[in-house]
Amino acid sequence: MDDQTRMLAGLAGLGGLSQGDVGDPDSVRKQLGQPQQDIGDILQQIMAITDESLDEAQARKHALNCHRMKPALFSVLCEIKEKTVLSIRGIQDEDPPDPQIMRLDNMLLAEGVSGPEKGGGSAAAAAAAAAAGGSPGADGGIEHSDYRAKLAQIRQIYHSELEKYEQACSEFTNHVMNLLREQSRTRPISPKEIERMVAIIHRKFSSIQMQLKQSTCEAVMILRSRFLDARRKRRNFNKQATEVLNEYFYSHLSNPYPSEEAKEELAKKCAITVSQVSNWFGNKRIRYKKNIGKFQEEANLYAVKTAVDAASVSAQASQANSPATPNSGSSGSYSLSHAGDAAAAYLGLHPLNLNGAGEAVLNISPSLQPQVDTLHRVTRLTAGYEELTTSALYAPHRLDTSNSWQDNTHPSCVTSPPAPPGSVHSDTSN
DNA sequence: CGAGATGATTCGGC
DNA sequence: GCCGAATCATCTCG
Repeated sequence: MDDQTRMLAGLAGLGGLSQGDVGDPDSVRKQLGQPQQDIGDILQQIMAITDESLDEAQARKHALNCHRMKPALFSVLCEIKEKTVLSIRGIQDEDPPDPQIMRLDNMLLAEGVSGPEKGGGSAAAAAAAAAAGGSPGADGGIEHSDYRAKLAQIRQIYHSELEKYEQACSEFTNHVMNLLREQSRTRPISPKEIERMVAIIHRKFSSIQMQLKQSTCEAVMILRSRFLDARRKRRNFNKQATEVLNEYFYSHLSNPYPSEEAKEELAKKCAITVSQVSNWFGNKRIRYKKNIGKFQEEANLYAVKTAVDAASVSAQASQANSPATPNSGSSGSYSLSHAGDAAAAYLGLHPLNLNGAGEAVLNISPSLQPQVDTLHRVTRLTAGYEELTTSALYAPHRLDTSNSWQDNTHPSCVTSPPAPPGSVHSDTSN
C-alpha cells in the first residue's frame, strides 16, 4: 500500500522521469487502487527526492531494486508507459518533409553542389558561362575554370561539413540509445520510445543541416553573382569579332539593322551571342550617330576593305566571264550586299567636311591612301565601278536631317540629303 | 592613374 | 519586342 506508492515515486524520481513520463497519477492511482488523497503525498515525495543527498538516493535506489514488489510494479509502469508513448507517437509520427530543406536540396542539386560529382558541377558551370554570354575565348576559359574551381571548393567544404554532421549525429544517437538501453533496465523504456527519441535527435540535427545547406546556397549565390554579373565580367570582343561586326556595320551603313538571321550569322562568326550582336549594333549606331566625325577614319578603312574584297570578287568573276555569285566573296557569306554596298560605302563614306561655302571636301587619311589606290586600280579594271570612283563623296548620309536611320528602312528608295549633283547613292549601286 | 573606349543594362517610346 | 538614349562598370592605353 504505502510501500507501493513510495516505490512508484521512488522509481519515477530516480529514473528522472517527469509526470508525463509515468502517466497521469490519477490513472496510476486507479490501477494501483490508491485513494486520491495519496497523490499529494506522492508528489511530495517526488519533490523531496531532489533534496536528498546522493548517498541517500543511492541507498533508496538500492532498496527499491531489492524490493520484493519491484517486478510487479515495473511491469505496470511499462504498461502505462507503452500507452502513453503510443499516443504520443500517433500524434508526432507523420510530419511531412521540411519544404525548406527540400528547396535547399533542389537548389544544391541544381547548382551541382550535391549530387553526382562531375555532371552536376560542370553542367552548372557551363550553364553559368552560357548565361554570362561571355566570349568563349581564352579569357572565357579561364573564367569558366575559375568558376568551376570555386564551386568545387564550396562543394568540398559542404561535403566535409555534411560528413562531420552525419558523424556527430550518429555518434550522439548511438550514445543516447545506449544510455536509454542502459536505463531501460531500471525504468520502463520501450524500443518504440527509443525510436522516438532518435527521431527527435534527428530533427534537432536536421536544423543544423539546414543551416549548413542554407549557407552553402548563399555561398553559391554569391559566387554566381560574382561570375555572372555581366558588367563585372565585361570583356572586349576579340579583334576578329570587332572586325566582322564593323565590316557588316559599314557595309550596311544605309540600314545597319541586321535581321535575325544576319545577327545569328554574325554571332556565329564572332563566337558571341545574338544579344551581344544586338547590343553591339545598338551601341554602334548610337555612337556613330553621336559622333560621325570620329568614326570617319574607321568607316573609310572598312569601306575600302570591303570594297577591295568586293572588287576582287568582281574581277575574278569577270575574268571567269561569269557573274559573281553571292557567296563567293572572301569577306563572308553576306557578300552579295557587300559587293554593291561595300563599293557604295567607299563612295559614300569618304569623309565629307562641308567647308564654309558648303562644298564637300574629300578627306582621306594618309594611312588609307595605299588601300584607296589599290581600290582605284582594282575598280578601274572592273566594269561598272569606274564611273563611281570619280564621284566619290562622303555622305554620313544614311542619316536623314533628323539624324535618324528611321526613314531609311528601304535604302534603295532613299537619297542622301546632302548628296550634291553627280553623286551616286550607294544603295543604287547594287 | 586617369581618360577614353566598350560591352551591358535600364528605361521610356513606339 | 525592338530601338534610342542614358548610364554603369570594366577594360585598355598612354
